Amino acid sequence: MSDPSAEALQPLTPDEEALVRALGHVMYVLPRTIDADMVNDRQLPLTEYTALMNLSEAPGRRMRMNELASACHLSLSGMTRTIIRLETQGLVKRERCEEDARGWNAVLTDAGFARLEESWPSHLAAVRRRFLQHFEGFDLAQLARAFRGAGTAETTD
Amino acid sequence: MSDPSAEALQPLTPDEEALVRALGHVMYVLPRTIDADMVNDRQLPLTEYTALMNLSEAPGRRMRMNELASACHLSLSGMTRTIIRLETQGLVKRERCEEDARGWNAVLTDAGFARLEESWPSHLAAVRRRFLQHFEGFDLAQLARAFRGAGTAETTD
DNA sequence: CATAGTTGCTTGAACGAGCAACTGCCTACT
DNA sequence: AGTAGGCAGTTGCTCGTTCAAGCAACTATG
Repeated sequence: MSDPSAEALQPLTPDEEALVRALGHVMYVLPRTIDADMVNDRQLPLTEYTALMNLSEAPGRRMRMNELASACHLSLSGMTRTIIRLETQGLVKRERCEEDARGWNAVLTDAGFARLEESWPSHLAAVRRRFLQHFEGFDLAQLARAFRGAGTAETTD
Repeated sequence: MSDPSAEALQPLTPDEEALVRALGHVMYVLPRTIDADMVNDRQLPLTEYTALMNLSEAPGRRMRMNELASACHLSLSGMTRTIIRLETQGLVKRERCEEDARGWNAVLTDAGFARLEESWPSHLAAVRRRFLQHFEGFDLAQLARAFRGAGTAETTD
């Protein structure tokens, strides 16, 4: 980064420029829109939904805080605070980790699972309407690969 | 949203699912990465860069707060605070709007313009490395159209 | 076995966003 | 003219981030 080579400095072509401008929609408006849809619909914010969803898919419906934080693209401290909110709602409980007593597991409760089942149609509908619908006709697998790469450098440096 | 029709509720295909999971990278890690690159490189956060850039392209290098906020995909209140930060750095100044005394114009100063010129290579490099590079081989214009649509519903409702 | 260093998580502070409530100016209608 | 309502912008509170500090438990070394 501190040595932006000549090659990297080529100005954007019009198509690239248009894409970069459009990127703002995906980075900024899309997450807010999905979150707002879910809050309006079922009162479960996207962050909390994502946490519950990841837990529901984990073996034993439990995960270490670290793991869960990175699965949710959240910082560890953000995860701690999210789990506290979910715990006070009874949707999650915390248990000391068996094999490493420093660690904690967040465990999905039955109430949490029920809440998730109640919310997923809302999430699914939001994702379809706000996101997938706009990518009909694309090679989704190729697109997924590109999305997964975004935010990384991945090349020789 | 409150009436998720049967059609919207079809579960995701594996490709769709993969794409939705990958979306997290674009929504959460990409903006942080670009911002971090720019902060490390030239000490100008992405939000402030975007504001200066939009101002520099506007006639008279000035814009109403409203306009600027939506160009930057920022809420109006977020814009207010961003402009305050930029103002204390002397990169922008505020002037009452001639034709409507409710309004304010944010005006790019010469110092602001200089700061922008100093920063754009860093921004360009970050955007190429972290984003565009991963979309080689795509139809960029088509992609831009899809990105622009994301976050909206755009259909009959 | 003791002690030093490391790791997992929590907590606090400072900061950047968002939304919602508020202020102040404009406009339009009676 | 006067008043009702709407739009522009700012401010208060919540949530998330980073960074730093702290504690408890693990590991490795003497």
